[in-house]
Amino acid sequence: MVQSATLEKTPKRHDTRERLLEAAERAVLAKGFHATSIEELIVAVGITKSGFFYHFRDKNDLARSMMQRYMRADADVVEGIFRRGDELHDDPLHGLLVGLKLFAEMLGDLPEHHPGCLAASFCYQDQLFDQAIRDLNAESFQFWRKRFRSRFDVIAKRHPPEDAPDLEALADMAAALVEGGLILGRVFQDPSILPRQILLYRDYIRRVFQS
Amino acid sequence: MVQSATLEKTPKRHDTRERLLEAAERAVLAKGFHATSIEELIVAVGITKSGFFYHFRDKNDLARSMMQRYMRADADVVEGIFRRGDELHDDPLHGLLVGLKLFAEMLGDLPEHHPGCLAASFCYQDQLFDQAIRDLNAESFQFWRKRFRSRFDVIAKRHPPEDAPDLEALADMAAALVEGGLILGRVFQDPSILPRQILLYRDYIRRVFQS
DNA sequence: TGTACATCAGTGAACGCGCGTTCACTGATGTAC
DNA sequence: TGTACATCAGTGAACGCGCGTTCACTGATGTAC
Repeated sequence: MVQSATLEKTPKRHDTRERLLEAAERAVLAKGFHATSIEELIVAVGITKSGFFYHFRDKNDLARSMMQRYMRADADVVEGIFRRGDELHDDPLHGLLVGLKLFAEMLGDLPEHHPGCLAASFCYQDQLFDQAIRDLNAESFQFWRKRFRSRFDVIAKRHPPEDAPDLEALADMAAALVEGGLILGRVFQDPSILPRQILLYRDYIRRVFQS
Repeated sequence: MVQSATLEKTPKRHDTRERLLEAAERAVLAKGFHATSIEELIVAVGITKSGFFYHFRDKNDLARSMMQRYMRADADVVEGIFRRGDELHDDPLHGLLVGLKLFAEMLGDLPEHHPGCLAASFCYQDQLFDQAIRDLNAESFQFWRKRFRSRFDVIAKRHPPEDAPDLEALADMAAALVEGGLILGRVFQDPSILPRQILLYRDYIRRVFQS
């Protein structure tokens, strides 16, 4: 009791907004944005309804803030794929292959089941949001596309493939397999599905450029 | 005017339920299940609210019926991939490759932008539904998995691959790329993304078994 | 061929509950002089 | 070091609207005899 009291005291002060966003993300990934009520968020965080409206102008403002928060974390994931692999390898192909392997391992080691992708959830409810939020969503996927696409261009120079496939599609395939893997992992309640899709993606890239 | 009147008259009688399901699917894919109101559906179809409750016991019954309807159409798609390719080829690998090519072409030829996958939408809102509906959802993906998995076993016997990847994951990759491709196609508003992902999948399968 | 009854495909009015939002107010903390 | 004021992070009560659901009823069509 004393422990939890002291543990609670430090974060309780200033991060109510962050805790609201965290509770909102969990709830939205479970039942969608419209079905997530402000009421349940303030109960989870322990403030009153008016307290919520101190932090967010309205519910749309909450959605925008959620998306921005998610995009930051998402960009860190992509950067991690490239950075950590390249620290170990000079070759752009092998750096990427190592990065994807580390990414798959990270996904497999998650303590709980991966809760899903906010961008996917929002995209299947996009009529609830204004254009600004839809633009943010497109931006988050454009980041994946550009990062992988430019890497494939570099790799193709060093390892010119014979019979190369559509490289833009190959770049989009990363995000597509993450999204698809998350959905299958959720539906089957099997956390191994997503990392295995990533390893297939890695295998495909290897076959394309190491022919 | 006369044309449309006669065209409307025949279907108007008995298919109110079907038209409710169609309107519901369109609305749910645009804003999610909870944000889709019974009110907007009856306006779209032209009946009163009580008329809705003649066709469905409650809103959860609507969801279950939507899922069942979607699964039937979805199973037809999968069967189409295998049947039409196999009509042209005896070899199980080339039959599948042809089927995937036809599938990609069909997706590219859709008049409007593909509206999305109801199973994906439901999976990201599954806390709204009871276990029966979640089970239906898993069943629909299991159908993809089993159909592709058993085909890969047959192909592997005729074309034993050296260095074969995880074949169950390769089977799941079909559904994963469809789901991911739909999401990217939606976010970027680019209908060419999904068919191009299918062609990459086809290319990957070719590389695996034609090594 | 006509009548009695059952089923189909709805109508119309009413309900209570929960939701997002507003508004006036407040105690604690930070800053200027 | 003390006082005045501003900002921060909320509280509490009230609002109106839309939602899903219920219930008694109805006109048209189908079926049995």
